[in-house]
Amino acid sequence: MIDPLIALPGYVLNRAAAANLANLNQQLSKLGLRHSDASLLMLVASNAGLTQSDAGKMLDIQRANMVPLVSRLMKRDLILKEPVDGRSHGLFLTRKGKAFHKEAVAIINDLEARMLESVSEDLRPHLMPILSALWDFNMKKPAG
Amino acid sequence: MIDPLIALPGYVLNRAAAANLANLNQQLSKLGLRHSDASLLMLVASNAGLTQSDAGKMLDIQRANMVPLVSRLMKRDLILKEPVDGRSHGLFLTRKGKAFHKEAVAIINDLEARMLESVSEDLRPHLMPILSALWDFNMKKPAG
DNA sequence: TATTGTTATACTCTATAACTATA
DNA sequence: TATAGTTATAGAGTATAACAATA
Repeated sequence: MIDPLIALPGYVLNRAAAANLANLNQQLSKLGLRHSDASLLMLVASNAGLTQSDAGKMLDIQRANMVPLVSRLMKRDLILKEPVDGRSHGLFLTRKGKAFHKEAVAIINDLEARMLESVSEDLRPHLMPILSALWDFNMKKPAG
Repeated sequence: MIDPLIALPGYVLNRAAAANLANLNQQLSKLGLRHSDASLLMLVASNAGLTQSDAGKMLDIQRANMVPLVSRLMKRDLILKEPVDGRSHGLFLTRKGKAFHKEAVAIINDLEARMLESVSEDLRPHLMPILSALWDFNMKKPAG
């Protein structure tokens, strides 16, 4: 059986990412979190008071799709909103949110570290520059 | 604004892959195809007569989720089924399917080539070994 | 006029369970 | 017993359009 796809960097990139996401979600399920929940917790932890629009821009999640994400974490008492002005709300971690953030970071760092170690030592320094280059290229939405 | 995520290889991997997929789907929309359609066309082109179970295993798409994918391409007269035995059906490209496959491959190869060129020449040889290592690691579903 | 948050909606992808018919 | 295809269903993620309130 011939696989013409495994020679394509984009295909391997996507399969690697999908598998990584599955692993991450499986690990985070211990906390009842999804990767999107964890990324928002990390963003709010580093930027207390940012609005959900700001968070959406950083995470590349549209405003409309931030609503159920923020709502879910608020219902679980992990984040709270404080009014900034009449239309914006700043996001903050609750005490419980800080505890979950700490656990999530531990899980994420563990998986990231093991993944890094799986790359041979001579290739490891090139990992982030290459992934960043691929991200940059594709972010610029090259029309072709 | 601090972004604690961009230092994480897994996060950058996922953002790069998502952006790549968006670009690919945008390019393939010229043909009315999705990336999943194109990958199946490529697999069938290289392995005429393989079953949809075989294809699903190679693409890591579950049997149940192959059904609407195959049906869609059959409705568009791009692939057809031939009975192998009482329960299996071999997949083949139609004449029209071969034409679409050719166009899809051109689009994919163009995007892949431009993406490769966006990586500096000294890093380029390390791209596939690194992506393959990340795929391997995450495919083994490391429990942690 | 532009921005923030929201609602509604739809499509894709993924995941599981259960059924049938065949091997 | 195991496999191939199918149906039904549910949950994520993503995309667009439209609206109210506010800047």
